[in-house]
Amino acid sequence: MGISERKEREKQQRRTEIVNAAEKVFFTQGFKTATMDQVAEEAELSKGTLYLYFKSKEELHFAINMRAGDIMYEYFSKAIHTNQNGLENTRNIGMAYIEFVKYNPKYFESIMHFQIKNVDDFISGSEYFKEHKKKNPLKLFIGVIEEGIKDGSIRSDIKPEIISHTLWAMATGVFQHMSSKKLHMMKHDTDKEIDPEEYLQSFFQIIRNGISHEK
Amino acid sequence: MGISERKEREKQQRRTEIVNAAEKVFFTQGFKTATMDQVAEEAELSKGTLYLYFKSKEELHFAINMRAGDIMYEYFSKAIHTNQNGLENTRNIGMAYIEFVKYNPKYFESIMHFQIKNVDDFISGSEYFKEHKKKNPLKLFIGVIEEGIKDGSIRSDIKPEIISHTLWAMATGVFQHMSSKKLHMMKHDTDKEIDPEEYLQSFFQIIRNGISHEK
DNA sequence: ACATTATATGACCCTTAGTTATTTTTTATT
DNA sequence: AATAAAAAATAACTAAGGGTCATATAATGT
Repeated sequence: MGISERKEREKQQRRTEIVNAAEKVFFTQGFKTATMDQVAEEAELSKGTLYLYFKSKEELHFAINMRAGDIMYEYFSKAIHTNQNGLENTRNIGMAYIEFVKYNPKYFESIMHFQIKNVDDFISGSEYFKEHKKKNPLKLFIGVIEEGIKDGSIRSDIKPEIISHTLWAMATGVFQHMSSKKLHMMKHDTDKEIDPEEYLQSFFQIIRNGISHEK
Repeated sequence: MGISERKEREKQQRRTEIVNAAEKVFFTQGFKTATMDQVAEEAELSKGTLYLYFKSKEELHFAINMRAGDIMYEYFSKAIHTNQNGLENTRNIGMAYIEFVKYNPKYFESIMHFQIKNVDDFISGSEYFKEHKKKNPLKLFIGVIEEGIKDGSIRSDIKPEIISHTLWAMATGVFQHMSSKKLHMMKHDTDKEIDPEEYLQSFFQIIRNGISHEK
């Protein structure tokens, strides 16, 4: 009896359509000012139906955040090259992160939004999110660090999970800082007090060598 | 005619009282769930009066954020010792930042909240905020870095403003990451996957030496 | 004593997230 | 094919809270 399977598929489909609509509305209007009625209109559904699929506006936002994670994961996967060592691949991931932020500023905004919050409640509260946990960019990154420790390109005195978490947080902090200061990582607004190009270079340099003078 | 001066003082006083009340309410209820009526009640004023002093709930929140900046500034000032070099003082500031987050988690939350947003509109929109710009922790930090470059303890190939901005963003990213994951920098919750102690140590080590294996 | 200005009030408006009684559509049963 | 049962969708409704405004009170100036 393939009916329940088909129904499940259709349910998934609706969910996706709703997230599509929400994305459009949230990204153009901004999450705070966007209304659920607007999302309903865009999705060509009634507002009540939205709440059949998502518990709240925030949960709908979180669904977009999950997408952001997936897209970031794709950027990272493509950036990792098996013929390069761990340190090189760390830089590759860094560059991939930059590209992601550059071309998906709205998705990054969503990531920033949930960076602050404790997200566990969302995930544990919804079956959909629980099984979606797979594509974790951070996990990918931990792998690269482990690789780097093995091949000798990355220091071995700190646990790989700790290194990757730290670098991850650092990178997010830097991009956040840039993004909130509207240093768009784009060429055309160099008339700011901080040159984004220089800023990023500094980030990479510090990561590599630390701030100590001694070589 | 000292009347206008006294009136200005009283106005300032009211403002402060309102911020006190808002702080109490926001910090106990959380900013989102707290209501302006609650703040009015706490301040023993009518809601309308609040809007005579602050344009919006968000601006009131921002006033708290300014306080957070002041308090952080105090932590930093006390941490800097003129008999130590720039690199040592950088670490001192790092430790001070940790202390600040540890003992003022709510203020730090406020800082995180505005870290994401573009804050320029707030400042330019209010005379009060414009003149309050003085106590900037970041400025203090830039001075320390400059000192470090002069005394030879910090690398000189990156501009001091860039270094400090980068480290600043990195640190904020790390503390944010810890805070959102509820790794409270406190001893008593070590049963997490990441040990906060280890995390912070890693942060300092990476800052010092970079991730490269070569010494 | 009176006029004028500054400050404070609280009832009111309006938007919007979320709910629920009702209807429509789909599936199962006879 | 007709009907019962279940699932999905609707739209009118509610509640809450941010922000406003006509009105009142207090302080200052003349």
